[in-house]
Formats: sequence, structure tokens, C-alpha cells
Amino acid sequence: MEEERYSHPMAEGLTIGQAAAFVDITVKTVRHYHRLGLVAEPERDHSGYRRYGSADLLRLVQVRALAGAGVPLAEIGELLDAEPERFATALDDVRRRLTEQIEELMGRRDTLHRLAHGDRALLPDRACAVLERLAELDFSPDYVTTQREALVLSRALTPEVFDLFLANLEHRLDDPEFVELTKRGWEARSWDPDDPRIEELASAVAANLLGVRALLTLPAKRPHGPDAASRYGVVNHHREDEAPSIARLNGLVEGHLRAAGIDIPRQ
Amino acid sequence: MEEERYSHPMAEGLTIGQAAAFVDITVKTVRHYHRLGLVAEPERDHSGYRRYGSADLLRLVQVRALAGAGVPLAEIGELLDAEPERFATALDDVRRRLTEQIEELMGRRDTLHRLAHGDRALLPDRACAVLERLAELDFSPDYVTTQREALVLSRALTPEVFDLFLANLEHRLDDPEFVELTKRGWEARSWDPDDPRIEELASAVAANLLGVRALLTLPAKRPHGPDAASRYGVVNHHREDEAPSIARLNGLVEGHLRAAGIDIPRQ
DNA sequence: CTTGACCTTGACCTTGGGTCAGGGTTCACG
DNA sequence: CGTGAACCCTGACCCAAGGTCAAGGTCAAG
Repeated sequence: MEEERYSHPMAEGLTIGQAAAFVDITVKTVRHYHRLGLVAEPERDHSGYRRYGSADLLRLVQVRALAGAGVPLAEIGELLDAEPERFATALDDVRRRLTEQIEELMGRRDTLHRLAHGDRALLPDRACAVLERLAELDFSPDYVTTQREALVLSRALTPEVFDLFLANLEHRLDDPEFVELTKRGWEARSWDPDDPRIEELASAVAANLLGVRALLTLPAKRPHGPDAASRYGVVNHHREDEAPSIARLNGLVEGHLRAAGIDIPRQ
Repeated sequence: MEEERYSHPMAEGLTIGQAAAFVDITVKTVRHYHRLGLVAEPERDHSGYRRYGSADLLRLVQVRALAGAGVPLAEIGELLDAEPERFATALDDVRRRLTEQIEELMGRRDTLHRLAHGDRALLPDRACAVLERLAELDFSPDYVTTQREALVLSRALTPEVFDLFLANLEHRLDDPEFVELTKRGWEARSWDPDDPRIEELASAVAANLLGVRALLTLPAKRPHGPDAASRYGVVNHHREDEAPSIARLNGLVEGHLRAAGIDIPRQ
């Protein structure tokens, strides 16, 4: 009776396809595990097919459970061959890693949520409020967008002056003259860079700004490092390339302010 | 003043390293995004360095937010260039995917938790209870292990007989004679396969089993397909290769049962 | 005797980058 | 006015964890 069992070549175990279905993975994955030495190669039958016995299947189940939990394949081998206590410790480790991953993903989901509902991902609430106020004051959407971008850049590149920038916007928006001058400045985008009205406007803007000198004073703790200047440059001259007239306007205003003793970084 | 800006080659924007630090990624990653066309290559300065302006930085921030949320890089490009409403829909989609991922990870963590606390990942509670009972009845740990493996295999490979297998164990463990015979059977592992005591033991075991014929009747719904026999074989002859005497004992018991009219699959 | 479903090996593709090699640029210090 | 450190450039290869394709052998059923 038993000899018959061994003389029947087909019954010596499961084929790779059956074994793979057993642990719910693909045939290719099983072979991958063999190549990595994670699961020993089983005996082959007379035609070269792998034949899986119970021990192989159990091993596959164990490997799959760990791999499915995110344990790198390279670690699974030694882990399964370790003593029970080390195994238990390692399992706990894996569980902690999983928990961390879950929390990180939840954080990302929140970020995305905020991204979907405006710019709350990139800017603090105070800045969002200012942007909403800009829209209420009937500034053009393009202007609001440009200011939003400038805020984002300032926050990231020159955090020391971000608060100053924000405070400026917050306070100046209460000043109807400033609002009016700024809207006119935005219209200047379409002017010729040599338009004489630009100089006039620059003088008016500078005078208005100089009305509250406290808001023009950079913090004593000036930024450091050789890239400080280029960071200022990126923020200060954001989008100027789109409108040369604006570049000229800004340059003139800066000149006025410097002439009045205000410390404005060059570039 | 402005000419000076443009005549100063170094101030035309941030270098790749500064830009990368800005969005908190590596230089290599930024270049990777360029190669994928996700972020347009910025202008180069006179020495061939990439120089990043505000628009580039904003784009990098957006790309990073999406990539960080798990959106495949290949999709990010068209997503960012899509109209706002399609973008919003896509964002919602991404959020759903993230939620799914989180739930899957939590499921894995649970699985791992059960894996760490015994075999509850692989076996139903009823089976775990039986295994605990085996330990209480003072069966050797090796025997318990072997039975556990047999249960796992049976559940996966021959689910139609798994319940029968389990019911058998549950009921027979109340029978002191069965317990005694089984322990003796386990000791037979170390006997010579030709030991005459094996035949004796096989008769006793068969007689005991035949005491409750209901537990020996396979379900009418027998398994299907050409691999049914090999599946039975794997379960029935699990670990026999380790002890030829056990193989002989099992064979003899099967013979007795068949002689008594019990339907036992061959192989 | 053919058909279709398996099995075998081997070589290359994928994603999101990391690492190495070989060379050019810029900057601050002495 | 060097010189060293810290950048930058390109290009080529490497990783996990498999997937896909190719070219052929094997098996059971009609």
C-alpha cells in the first residue's frame, strides 16, 4: 500500500500553482522566494516540476504573513529561523513600524484634505484670512494668486520676514489709499516700462509706505549664509519677469525707501 | 539698478540644492522629476547650473504634496495641469485610496498581533482551544506542533474535512483510552518500522476509532478536480517522512478502517 | 492527435529614487 | 592667488518585490 504511494509519481505533493493558490500569492512570487533563499526549493518530480509538501506550505504561510505585514524579504529568513523570543521581539518591532506608517499616512491624508480646501496646507490661517480679504476688497484674482505665491515663497525662503510681510498686508488693507494705489499698481502691468506715470505712482506708493515706518523695519536677526541674497531676490522679484513695468515700479519704490533710510536687501 | 540685477549672474534664482531643501527632498529627486517631465527644467546660468525661480518652487511644492500622498508620479503631471474641478475630483480619489491603504495596514497589524499571540491568525478559535487542551492533557510539544500543522494544512487544502477533523479531536479527547493510545502512537515514532507492536497498536487504534462511526464518515460533497488526491495526500501523510514507523502505523490503521467499510481516500 | 492549461528557465521592465564615477564651478580662508 | 570644501553636471548602474514575455516541456481531456 505504501509502496504504491511512492510509485505513483504524480501524488508526491502540490505543484507550484497549487501551493501559490494555497497562500494566495502568484507562482512568480513563490519562485522569487526560492531565489532569495527564503523558502527552500522542494523536491522535483520526474519531469522537473517542484512538488510542495506540508512543511513547504507552512513555511510559505509564515513568509507570506510577514511579507504581507511589510517586513522586508531580506529580513524574513533570519527572523523565521531565530529563536522564539527573538522572533517575538521582532514581531513587536514590525507592529510598531506598521503603526508609524499608519499614522504617517493619516497625516498625509489630512494634508491632502487641506490642499483640496484651499491653501491651508501651505499657509497659516492668518495668511489665508488676508487672502480672503483681498478677494473681498475686489482685487483681481490674478493679483490674489500672485500674493498667495509670494506668501508661500516668503514663508519657505525667508521665514524671518514672513511675519513682517503678513503684518504689512494686514494693516495696509485698512488704508483705502494703499488699496487704491495697489490696484493701480496692478494695472501698471500693462503699461509700457517707460511710461512716466510709473515714476509718479512709485513716489505715491513710497510715501504711503513710509507712513508706518515700523512695518518697514527688518528684524535685527538678519539671515545668514551666502544664499540669503538670492532667497530675498526670489521673493522680492517674484513674477516680475512677466511684466517689466512692474519690475521698474518696484525698483523705483525700493530706491525711494532706501533714500529714506530703510534697510532693504539688494537682490 | 535693475541692470545690475541682470548683470549679476549669481542672483538669478536658487540652485538645485536650495530648491530641494525648500521642498524637503533630495537633489536627486528634483532631477528625477525633471527627467519624468513633472517639473519643467528651469533656465541654466552661465555655468550650466539650474536656477529655480518662484514658479518652479511652487510647482515643486505641489508635486511633492501629491507624491507624498502616494499619487504615482506618472499621474501627477496631468493632474496638476488639469482644470480645477477635475483636480478636485482626483484629489478626492487620492484621499479614498489613502484611506483604503490605511485600513489595509491596520488589518495587517491585527494579523500580526494574532500571529504574535499564538496561531489565531491561521486557525479558528475552536481549533486553538483544542490545541490548548492537547497541551493540558500532557501531550508532548512536538505532537502538539504536528497536530497544529496538520490542522493548518487541512483547513487550507481540504476545508470539507477540516470540520470533521476538528470534531474528531474535540470528541476523542474526552476518551481516556484514545488519549492513551495516541500518546503510545507518538512514542512509536522511535520504534523500528517492523516492530510487531505496531500492528497490535494499529488494531487497538482502529477499534477505538470505529467506536464512533459518525466521526469517520466523510461529507457527501467530496472534493473535485484532479488535484484532490494530492491534497489529501499532503494532509494525511504530513510529517510521515520523519518517522517510517508512523507511516506504517497509519497505513495499517487505514487498512483496518477500510476493511470495516469506512471510505478513506487513497493518497 | 490536438488543444489548453500547466510547468520550466531566462531575460528584461517597473517605481521612486540612491549611489558611484569623473569632472566643472564657486566661495571663503590663508 | 592658490587651495580645499562644498556645490553642481551627466551618465550608468543598483535596490525591492515582483510582472511580463519568450521559448519550450508536460499533462489530462476530448
